[in-house]
Amino acid sequence: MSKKPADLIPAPEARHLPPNFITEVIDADLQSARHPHIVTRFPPEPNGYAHLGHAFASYLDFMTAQDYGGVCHLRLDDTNPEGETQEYADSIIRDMQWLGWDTSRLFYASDYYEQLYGYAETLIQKGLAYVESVSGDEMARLRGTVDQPGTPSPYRERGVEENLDLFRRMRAGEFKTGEHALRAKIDLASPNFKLRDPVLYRILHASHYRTGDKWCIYPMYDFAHPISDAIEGITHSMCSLEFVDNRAIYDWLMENLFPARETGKTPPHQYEFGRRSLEYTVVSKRKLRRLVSEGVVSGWDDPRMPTISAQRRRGVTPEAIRAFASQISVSRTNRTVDIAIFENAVRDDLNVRTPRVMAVTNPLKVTVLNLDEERTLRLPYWPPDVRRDSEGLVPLPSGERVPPEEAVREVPLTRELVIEREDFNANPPKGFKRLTPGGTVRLRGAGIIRCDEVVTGADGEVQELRVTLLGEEAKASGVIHWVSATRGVSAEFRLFDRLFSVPEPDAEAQQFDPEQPGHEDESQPLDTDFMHFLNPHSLVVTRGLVEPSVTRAPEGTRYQFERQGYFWRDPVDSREDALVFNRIITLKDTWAKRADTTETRAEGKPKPAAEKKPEKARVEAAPTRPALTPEQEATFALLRAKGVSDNDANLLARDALLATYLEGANEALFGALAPWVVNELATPLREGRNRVTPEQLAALLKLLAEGSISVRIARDVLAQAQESGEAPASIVERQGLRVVSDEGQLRAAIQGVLDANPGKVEEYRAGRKGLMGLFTGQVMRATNGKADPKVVARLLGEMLG
RNA sequence: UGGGGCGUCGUCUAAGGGCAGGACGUCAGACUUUGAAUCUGAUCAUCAAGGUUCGAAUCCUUGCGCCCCAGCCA
Repeated sequence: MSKKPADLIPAPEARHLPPNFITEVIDADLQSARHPHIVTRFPPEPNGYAHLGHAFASYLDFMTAQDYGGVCHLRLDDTNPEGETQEYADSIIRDMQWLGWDTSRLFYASDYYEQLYGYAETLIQKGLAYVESVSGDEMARLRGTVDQPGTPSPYRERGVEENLDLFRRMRAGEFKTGEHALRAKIDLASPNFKLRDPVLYRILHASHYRTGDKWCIYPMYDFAHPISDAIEGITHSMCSLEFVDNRAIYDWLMENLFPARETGKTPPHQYEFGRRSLEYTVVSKRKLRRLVSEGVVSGWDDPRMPTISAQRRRGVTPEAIRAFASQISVSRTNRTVDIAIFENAVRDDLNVRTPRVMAVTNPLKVTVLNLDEERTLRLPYWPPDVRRDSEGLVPLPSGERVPPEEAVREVPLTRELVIEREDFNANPPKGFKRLTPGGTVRLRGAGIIRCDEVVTGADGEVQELRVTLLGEEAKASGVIHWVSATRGVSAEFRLFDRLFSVPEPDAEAQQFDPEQPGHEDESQPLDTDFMHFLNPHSLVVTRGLVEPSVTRAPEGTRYQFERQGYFWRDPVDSREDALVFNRIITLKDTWAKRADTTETRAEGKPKPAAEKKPEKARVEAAPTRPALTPEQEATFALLRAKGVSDNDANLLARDALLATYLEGANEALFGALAPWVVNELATPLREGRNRVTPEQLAALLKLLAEGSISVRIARDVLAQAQESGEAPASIVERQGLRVVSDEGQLRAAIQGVLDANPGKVEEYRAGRKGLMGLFTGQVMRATNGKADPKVVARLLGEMLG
């Protein structure tokens, strides 16, 4: 029970989430026992359906907590009554459960309204908040601009009592919407706009989906969110990058309302991560709402939408979505992820969980001339590789696990069949492996047929194929799927494709901004709207046949229809007597891809090559430096005269802090000291934690000049000195540090390293010269950093031949 | 223009002074009664220029590029 916090740090192999910049912080916080355990939260606003972006963020929040044996709260961040509904809240909760998250810790920001109000009064009483009474427009004007500080409104200096009175009357409903607002009193001149007295509360006479008309003032995100975190005891609060600036308010509130010295608890802290968007889609709630409201899609759960509920209806599994979230990983950069990574996660998941059956989505009639009697085939549900890897039992569609040889279904083979229309071609392109007039092909599981006759209709369209079933000695290069025309079951197929025809509909839309006309294609309509890039073929509906076995499978069974893709019955529209199958995703199709690329190539559209950064020539090869003021110019000249390098002198001239430090030393030593001040001391100096005096530095460099220590040693010692405050030279003496350049000694050390890495030595000799760094590093380590690297490099070169 | 964040294969990411690694994609081959899966191999990257160092993706400097911030949205 009373585990030490540090014990909660999971071993690398026990983590679901690969180590990242956030887990690094958590590790440190646990190590130092800053927090006894980890509590995270996922705070969606219920003003739309959750989408893949939420899946990613929730994965991060829930999985991080799980990895550390902590908990994650699901918190509906419902502080804006406009647009928030119970339906959205319910859908988000359902989606989170479906993803597999433990939603037993369910919270609503709206449950904190009373507490939040109390904290607002506290702020007022501390003189840290005031009631603003100018209009919104006026407030925006007074906020200033990027190079103009804000100016205080006449109400900024209202007294505590007046503020309290006004705020209470705001709550009581004495004012109209927008008439007043509560603002934090922070800093109107801050370069961070978020700190220019942010609004904490606004008056809004609107009904809230949970609190009804109880409130007519509502807290803003910047106020409600940090306090909700503190109330719930959140330790690590993760949000996306656009909130970086808001962190200043977060910290301000923690400092003023939840300081550790009063609560005895480390307050929560905010960490930001990069958003992930996906190619060929949009994930802005506003835009998704528009797709729904304009009827471009049938609803939030239209299987082409990137929402969780749409993906669920489409047939994608939660495991696949989690695998995707894990694969795209977390970093501090906004990224647009290649759709192929998502598709791979979906296919990879379905490949091992779906039995194989046959269906024809676009039928072409085939009559087998030499087959009069119906036969019943017993065909395996699983391909050889899955059977092989199953180690014993494989599942039936019912879920029952049986030996592979029993995992079969009965497939009727009749005189009249259907095959896929595109599996027959009267004028086959080169490399076509399917059926052609007079050609042969294998019918999956049934044998090889030869096409003897092609029946064409008046319109020239192929109506029927008449074929002969051949013996097993016949040859065929291709295999196609089929279904009995008489025993197959009619079904509707919904073939989904990407909703947008371009990878980044948002970015593309901007390219056609009429304000900045593109210079590429005048014929393109000047449509700024992402809607312009909708893929007209994102939904294709066909009728065809499925083999009868699938009607006996439980609902929710996912299949691979061989050679076509993964399908399942649409959970909304499919009925027993009117089957509707959603295509979850196609199989990878290198044949179609080949046809595709040769086609575009023929049209002469060599996509990437042309974009070769033409005008960005190497004109400004010379390093450009900011111009020096006359004063700096003088310093520069002086330093140059004292033997300081051009580069260092320039930097020192512009950085008074560093120059002042250097001036504390003997002028004769400027040349020697300058590079060390610039490269080693600059950071500690700027951060105000430098503990090495110019004299001490000079003393150390004297040892270096004498050749008794190496640069490496000097640098290490300097770092130690910054930590301990001890004089570097005395550290050298106390630790007996002395450069080792004795060849015999070094040869022995090198030989040791070489002997320990025979494989690497071989690789090096085979030409992998990059390994030199590895060897050098190991020798340095073996000698505790004392070896003279220059000598080591020379000897290493010799000894490795 | 002020402040902030960020730049590593085509895409996502690892290495935080010492082997630029992995995944996806792509290409080639093997296997194949799914043009799938599987297996093998290959291709491919540190934004740029200077500096420090035996050694820089990593530290220092300058430049370039992208993103966010002036809602009483979140």
